[in-house]
Amino acid sequence: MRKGEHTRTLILNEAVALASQVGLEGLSIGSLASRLDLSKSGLFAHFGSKEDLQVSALRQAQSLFQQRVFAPALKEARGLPRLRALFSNWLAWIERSDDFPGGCLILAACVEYDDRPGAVRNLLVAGQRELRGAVVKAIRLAIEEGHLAAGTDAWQLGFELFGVVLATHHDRRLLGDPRSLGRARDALERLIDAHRTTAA
Amino acid sequence: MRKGEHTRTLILNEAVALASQVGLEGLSIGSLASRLDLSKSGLFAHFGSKEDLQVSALRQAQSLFQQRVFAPALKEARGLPRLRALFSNWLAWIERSDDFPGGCLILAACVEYDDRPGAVRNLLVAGQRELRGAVVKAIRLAIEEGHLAAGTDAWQLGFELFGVVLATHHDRRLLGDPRSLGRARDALERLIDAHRTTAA
DNA sequence: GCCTATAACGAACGTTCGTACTAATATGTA
DNA sequence: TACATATTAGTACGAACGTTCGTTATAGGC
Repeated sequence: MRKGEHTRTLILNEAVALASQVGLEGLSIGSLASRLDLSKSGLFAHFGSKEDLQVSALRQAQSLFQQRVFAPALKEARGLPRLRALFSNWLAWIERSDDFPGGCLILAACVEYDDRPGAVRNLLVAGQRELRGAVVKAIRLAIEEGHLAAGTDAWQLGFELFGVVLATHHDRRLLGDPRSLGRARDALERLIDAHRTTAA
Repeated sequence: MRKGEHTRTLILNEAVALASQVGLEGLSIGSLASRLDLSKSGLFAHFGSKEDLQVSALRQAQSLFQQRVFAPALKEARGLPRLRALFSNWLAWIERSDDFPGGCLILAACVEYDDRPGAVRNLLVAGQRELRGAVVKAIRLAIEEGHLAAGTDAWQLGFELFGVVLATHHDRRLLGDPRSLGRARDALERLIDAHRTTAA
């Protein structure tokens, strides 16, 4: 009862790491088992199917994102401090490579499953909607706090913020451009400045 | 001599379409052959290896991008008109689904190969660097023409423009949000306004 | 209409895929 | 310690993978 949970977690962590490199679809049970010195059947017994493994791995990644990016940001004061923390944690999440040697698994899955119906896609879409909603909520709080102008379109700003994150991921991981992080920070400040209240 | 080229083009077009849905790595010779009513070996004979097929398919997609997005934009006048045309064509490229039923193959490959060394990645990186360079050049021309402020950081603006495109692709394809195109256009105009010369 | 280069075929290679069984082992508890 | 159960290993499966082979059909130039 206890041991199973433990190895299952071990499996999922390795699955997340491997899938970040080869994708959730490229993830194979055989290679994952050999990486963990487990038999293929022994590993498979923890999941009912490969799709279940994929869903579990994605859920693990989402949970990690929640606790690494979102949870710490919620400790910051409402408004711009929290929004800045959220963004900063997000960039650090992209930069860190201990959990995802092949880049953020969630972003990779977004492209891999944008046209592949199934349980993985459903979970992914739900997570992305929730994420965007949370970003928009943080922006709305910044408006309420008077840090951003009252006329600010929160969804539009959330959209553009997300774009900056995506571009950072692209330039950093594919092009290997170290300046991307600085560009991202500059872009955020420019976005904030553009929507700042004259009072602040 | 003639026939071979013809079927090779047919194969590549179908390969691009299929790879846009399952990825260049998920592309399999068997399924591609059956889609074209060809034998697996007959199709394989056109390429020396699967990697060659992948590289050829990517090159085909890049060539299509060049002629659909870039070439028409070059006919516009230097400066903002050309930059706007470039951006507009790019959005249309993302939106159109006749060539890529599964979304832009190039963007998909960017995520799929950001950590997968080889010929595909090399070609991809070269293409992305060239693309970004061309965007930056268009921005520089807009500065020279006096449409954008002299102090404008062309690389920074190119970075942010690319982010808007990525966010549009994400919201449109994964979340199915029809408002993403309008958001993209608004974001472009805001970016232009922020860097516009006071004279213009 | 022949002749040769090209193009496509069908079969088979060894490997790996996901999954289904059963047997053995480890674990937690009485 | 012994039992019950949860966890792993082992084996096998049909299918699909990329690739190679030898052969057949077909195309274009004389």
